[in-house]
Amino acid sequence: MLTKKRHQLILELLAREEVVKMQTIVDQTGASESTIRRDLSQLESAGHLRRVHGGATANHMQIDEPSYFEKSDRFVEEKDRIAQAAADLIEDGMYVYLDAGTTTLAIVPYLEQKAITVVTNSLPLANTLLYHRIPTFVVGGQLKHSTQALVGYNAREGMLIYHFDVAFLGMNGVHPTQGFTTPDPEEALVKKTAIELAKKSYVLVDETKLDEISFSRVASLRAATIITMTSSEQEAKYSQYTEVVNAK
Amino acid sequence: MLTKKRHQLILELLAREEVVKMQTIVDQTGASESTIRRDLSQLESAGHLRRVHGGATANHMQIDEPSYFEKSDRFVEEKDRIAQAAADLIEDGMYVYLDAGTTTLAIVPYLEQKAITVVTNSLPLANTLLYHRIPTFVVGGQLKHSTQALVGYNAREGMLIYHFDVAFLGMNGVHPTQGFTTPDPEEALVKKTAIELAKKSYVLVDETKLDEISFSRVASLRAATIITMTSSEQEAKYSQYTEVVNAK
DNA sequence: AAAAAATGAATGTTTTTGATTGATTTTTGA
DNA sequence: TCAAAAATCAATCAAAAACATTCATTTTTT
Repeated sequence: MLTKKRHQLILELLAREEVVKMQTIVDQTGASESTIRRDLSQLESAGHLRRVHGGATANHMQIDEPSYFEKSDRFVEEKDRIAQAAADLIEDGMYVYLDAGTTTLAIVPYLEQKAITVVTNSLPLANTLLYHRIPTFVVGGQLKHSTQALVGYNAREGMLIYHFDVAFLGMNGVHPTQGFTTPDPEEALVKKTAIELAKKSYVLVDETKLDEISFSRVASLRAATIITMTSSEQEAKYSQYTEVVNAK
Repeated sequence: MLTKKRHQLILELLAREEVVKMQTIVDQTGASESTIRRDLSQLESAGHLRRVHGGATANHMQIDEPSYFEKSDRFVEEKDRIAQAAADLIEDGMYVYLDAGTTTLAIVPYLEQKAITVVTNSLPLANTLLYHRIPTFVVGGQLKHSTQALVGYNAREGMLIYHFDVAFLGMNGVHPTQGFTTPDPEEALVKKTAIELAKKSYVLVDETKLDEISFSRVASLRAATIITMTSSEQEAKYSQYTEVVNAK
């Protein structure tokens, strides 16, 4: 079977099924596993699908899909340490902005004993904050499917009425010269606004985000302190540009 | 079964059932208990659900609703009929406001095939709309614990930038002379604003709300059409004051 | 026919899985 | 109300499945 034909077949399967197992494709095409792997990684880099362990899943042409890629169990402990370091910076009476993201989500359990008010643009955060009975305001705006966050112009407008003692943000890329970046421009706008409105901002990232550059620029490194967990070399490198908290 | 497929299945179960037992998921997926535990904790840390002893709950479940299982089928069915009658009034291209409440929540499944944009002030609604992939805007504001709705002055301000073809509201009291009423003044403000901004408004209530008066006045009966399920006598009585849709 | 590209088998590595353990929580029954 | 019993849980570990990579072989292109 021709390469082109295989690719077509794979995409057809995905159009019908949303997720397809490797074995299914092997059976349907009669090609070897190696070949199908090659096909999948080609189709992935062309943006036609997303590989997952055991097969592939349809790509709804989203710019990003952090929800499924972020949360392999491996980084759970790292996230938690970073979250804890962030929570330690929060004091009673503060007005706190919490951005959407799994790392910021991990902060919430540590906030339960603090007398604070939180503002967020994230639905999962809002749900969790509610559950932990923390006084919360939600930023209005357009609900983005992939991140469950409220973004866009309306979100920015809705934020402008608040001021924060401190803001905690997730980020997809952190780079010495390119600064903080994230895939979706509308999300970048919200993050940028949060930084503008906060007396002090922190960006929470696991090690994999360092030296990465994503599509939309949010701010230069100067604009926020980085909280992460990384090697002393990386820490030293980034310390030249901004304050770094290494949650070791 | 692939990890992603399992995750999808779990979220699907939760979208239908609000609460799902570990054993149910194990049976449906054929995976081991260990694997499902891992799935649940991953989905939880991504903010898609909340784990509870014995299984998981949708994070749009009302916190103060311990009697969820005890609700009589009759009541659920009544809500559903009312919701369906409401959904029938929605046409492609409309901008729709959905107020917080269990009856308005019941509308969402019927919206899946419609090309509409929804604005809501309810977290549970937002979560459900997200799941059904319906374009959604969320009104900002203060998060009220008991109803999981966004209320208050900020919510009103956030709404004023929108205009609706149609608004669907829950209500606690409906009375011939006292009009539409609800316990919380801040919530009343939001409902009132929605009515102001909509070309046409509907109030969805089960029979028990008729002839009731609650603390805060929202509007007179004239301001909205009532959708309910009641006796012909009650229907005739309320028809003197405003339009009534009896979802029988 | 030679060069380039694609293939499939083999390799060692990483990820996922399910069983087992002992700890924790909930339920039961006095 | 309390303590025992049952159910559920988190943590650990070895087996299994899936993975990327390499390399010799086959197919296609020039």
